Amino acid sequence: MARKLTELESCTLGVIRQLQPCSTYRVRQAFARAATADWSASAGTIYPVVERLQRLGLIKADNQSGDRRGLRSLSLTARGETALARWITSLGPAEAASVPDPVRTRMHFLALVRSARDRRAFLVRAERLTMQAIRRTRGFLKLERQNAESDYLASLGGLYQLEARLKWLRHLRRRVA
Amino acid sequence: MARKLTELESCTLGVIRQLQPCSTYRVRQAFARAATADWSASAGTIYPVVERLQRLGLIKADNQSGDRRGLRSLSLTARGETALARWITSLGPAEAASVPDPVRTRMHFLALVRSARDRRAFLVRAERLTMQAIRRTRGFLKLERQNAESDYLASLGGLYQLEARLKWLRHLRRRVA
DNA sequence: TAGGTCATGTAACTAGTTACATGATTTC
DNA sequence: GAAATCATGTAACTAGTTACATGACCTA
Repeated sequence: MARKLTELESCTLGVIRQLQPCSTYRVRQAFARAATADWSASAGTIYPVVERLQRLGLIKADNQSGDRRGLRSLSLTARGETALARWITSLGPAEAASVPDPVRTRMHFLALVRSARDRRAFLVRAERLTMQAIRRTRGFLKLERQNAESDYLASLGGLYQLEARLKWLRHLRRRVA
Repeated sequence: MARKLTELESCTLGVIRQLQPCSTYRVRQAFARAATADWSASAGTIYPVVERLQRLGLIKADNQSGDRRGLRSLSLTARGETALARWITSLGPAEAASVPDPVRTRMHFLALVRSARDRRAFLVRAERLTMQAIRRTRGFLKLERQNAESDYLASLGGLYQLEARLKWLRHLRRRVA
């Protein structure tokens, strides 16, 4: 039995499936353009992952003749298709358990900041940055609406969560005031 | 200028500040009991971090005499205090940008699952697991309410976000149906 | 005195990042 | 022909995980 794929590997598999046939370079671009930067889109991140997926027999790479750069055309194998489907549908309690959030992590320790002024400034700042993120996401969604509907619906979840964070931050600020 | 601390290092610093004076073992327990499992609470994770913080001069460890296990009492140095405050208040756009979520990651690729039945099953499953997580978080919050208020308020943010996810998932299911 | 908890760690590994490096192709 | 983009990668590193290992202390 093959080992469980990491989130990045699975996600890469999904991106290749969406774009296939495509080059690793296109995959990188897709990661770079994504609404959320869960992973670095640099070559050092993506190329080794693609290599690994290939070694696992989940994708195949056809060398494009006539391109001296070594351009390769990636696409999923049958095993890749099933691995992708399994990753999606085998969502477990651990993955669904929680939503990690660096703003919330800091909030746990905000009481340790001595100055009331600084604490307040943090809340205001977090609110402002979250509003900015919401605006960016809305803009992003408008673009995505024209493209794949499933990407649009997925990103919508991110908007919901940012809005929930904003609501929470406002609640906290009222409480502090 | 010292390098920027990682989220885990900063978070560990915060936990030590909350519990000080305390042993590394207590820190591990705190991570293990946390509502969200952002990091493993195993010895191999925590001990090296504590060692690093000590080497950076952010915490000090007084050897407890009379305990042959080598029990040490950790607490923040003055530099540790400022580093902690800086980490909290220097929240930037990158940290505030988005809320990563493994459920949402999978959603991006759900359209690639061939069977409509499987797609639907995924949505139902995600909903059920999210509801479970919400129940667990609520129970956790009830306990936390009695303890530190700041931890309670922070964890409340997690509840808000899980609820937002549930709302989103229900929206998607209605749309699919 | 036995079993559970408290308390320390280490070694091997894995995944992901950063920074570097090269050259082909296309476009102006 | 210069500049931007397309396209490939590698090497060194860092952080975090898993699994292992040891022994003291406490309580029934």
